[in-house]
Formats: sequence, C-alpha cells, structure tokens
Amino acid sequence: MKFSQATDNALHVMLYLVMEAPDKPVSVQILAEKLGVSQTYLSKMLTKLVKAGLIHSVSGANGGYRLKRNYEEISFLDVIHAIEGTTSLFECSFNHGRECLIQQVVMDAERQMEQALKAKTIYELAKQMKGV
Amino acid sequence: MKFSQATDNALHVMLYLVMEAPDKPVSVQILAEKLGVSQTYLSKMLTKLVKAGLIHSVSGANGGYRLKRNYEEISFLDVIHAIEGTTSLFECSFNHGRECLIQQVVMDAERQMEQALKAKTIYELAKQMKGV
DNA sequence: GCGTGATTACTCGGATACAAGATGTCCGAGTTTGAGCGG
DNA sequence: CCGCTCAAACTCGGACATCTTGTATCCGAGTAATCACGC
Repeated sequence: MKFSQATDNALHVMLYLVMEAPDKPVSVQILAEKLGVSQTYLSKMLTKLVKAGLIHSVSGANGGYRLKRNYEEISFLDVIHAIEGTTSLFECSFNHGRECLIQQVVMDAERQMEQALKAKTIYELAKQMKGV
Repeated sequence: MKFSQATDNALHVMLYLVMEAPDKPVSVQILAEKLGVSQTYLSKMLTKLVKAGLIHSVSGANGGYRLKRNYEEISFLDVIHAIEGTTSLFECSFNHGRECLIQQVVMDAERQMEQALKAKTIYELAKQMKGV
C-alpha cells in the first residue's frame, strides 16, 4: 500500500500550474519537460484531473491544460482522489454476520488522514513557497 | 493504493487469537478453516507476524501459532506495519533543491492516520465484541 | 519398566505460477489557430 | 484587402507492452510429541 507515482506527478503539476500559470493553458510538452517525465504518460494523469473537474483542457493550437476558476479551493484530497479513486482503503472480505468492527476502526483512521488532506489546499502551499 | 487482502486476514487472525486462544498454540489448519482461506497463503502472513515479533511459532506436534506475552498491547498499527511494511506511503521522486513541501503535507496526514491506528489495540476490540 | 527409534503432526522457507495494477509507449482522430494564397 | 484553404500545434482516447506487486500453490527440510518395540 503506497501512493502511486502518478499521484506524486499530479500534485507537482497542480502546484506548478497554480504557481506559474493560473490563467493560461500550458501544453503537456512543457509540463512534462518541467517535471522530467514522458508526455504521453503525464497526459494520462491530466486526463484524470480533467475528468475529476480540477482542470480544463483547451484543444487546438496554443492549447494545453488550464486551471478552473475555483483553483484556490482545490485540496490535496481532491487531487489524490482524482488519481487514486475514491474507494475506501480497506474492505473486509469476510461476511461475518454483523458489520466488521475491524473495518470500522481502520476506516476511522483513514478518515483522519483524509481530513488532513482536505484541509490543505494547493494554493495555500503555493503562497507558502513564494514566501520563501 | 489500498490495504492488501493480507492485512485484512492478519487483523482477523489476530483478533481470533486474542478472543479464542490467548495462551494456546493454534495450527494454521484451524486458523485457515476459521477464516475460509488457504493454509499455505495464510502461513505467509503468519510468518510475517512472527518476524515482527507479534506472535510465536511453536513447531512440532500440537504446535501452531501462539500470542506473545504482551498481546494486550498490540495495536492495529503493529499488525499493519508487520504486513505492509513501515516505509512511508508517499515519496517525492523529484529532487528539487529543498525538501519537498508536498511530501511533508502528505506525510503529516499519514501520521494522523497512524496515530489513530496506534491508539486502538486488538485486545480492546476483542473486549468490545465480547461485550456485545 | 524404560530407553530408543520410528511415525506423525506440525512449522519453515524456497521455488514457482498467475493475475492485477502501475508504468510507459505509440498512433490515429478530432479541433483550433494562424499563415498562405487567390480573387 | 478579404475570404478560403491548408498546414501546424495541440488534446483525446484506445491499443498495446512491460514491470512490479499481491495472491496463491506446492514441496522438501526441520522439529517436537507420541507411540511402538525390544531389552
């Protein structure tokens, strides 16, 4: 159980967009270059971010990916859910009559983590970095 | 990113041992039967639990697996770490000069979850279930 | 009756196979911009 | 100077290849308890 590389990339892309180009579309080419990963793979993640409604895709010449209007509100959890999916991290595979108490304990802990990720926005982090 | 089936099994095995046989060794055969999984696969997880120091293995006839003395103190986190490993869930793969703030945010959230898992013991849950 | 050896019931660990998911690449189709060309 | 066409620069999405990891099985080696046998 680990966060995937894709999540790592997605978070860095979002941070880059927020810091460097909150209003202009940026091509995959440039984003991939900045991160040092392949264009085609990065585009997979960007597609997921688009489907999750975090960014827009602008097709055609001078196109690329652009943040949506409400980019200040995008949290870490939003990005992570877009890439990793929103299903619970733990699912009991046994069907012992009552609800599984083990599952409840683990899911409670999971919610703790999600709450922390939800509280922190990309925008907040960007401001913090510019301040440095 | 999900908790593995193995973790699910391990937690249930531990709960079973604490509830039903805190002092006697139980063979893999019986444990596997109770959970409805294969013996050979379950033994892999038990081996990990042994290496993590959570249980003992008793070889020979009438052998099996037995809890260690301090079984009241075993937390969910102990079991999960034994199976999943203790490495951090998130590692930034870019080496931008300074430390990665993204990583710090995610790791902070991770620690929140771990703290919740550390606070809950298997023994506590067993008492709770017997009370029902 | 007592010791010795064989049998039995276990764990332990390595080798292996298989499936799923993450990672990574390639290419054809659609879309918009902008430049070039002809009237 | 205006409008039309065409090429270029993009994204989009599917098909595919590869690698790692989780899941699962099998089997031989080692170990402890128990039973049988012989003295």
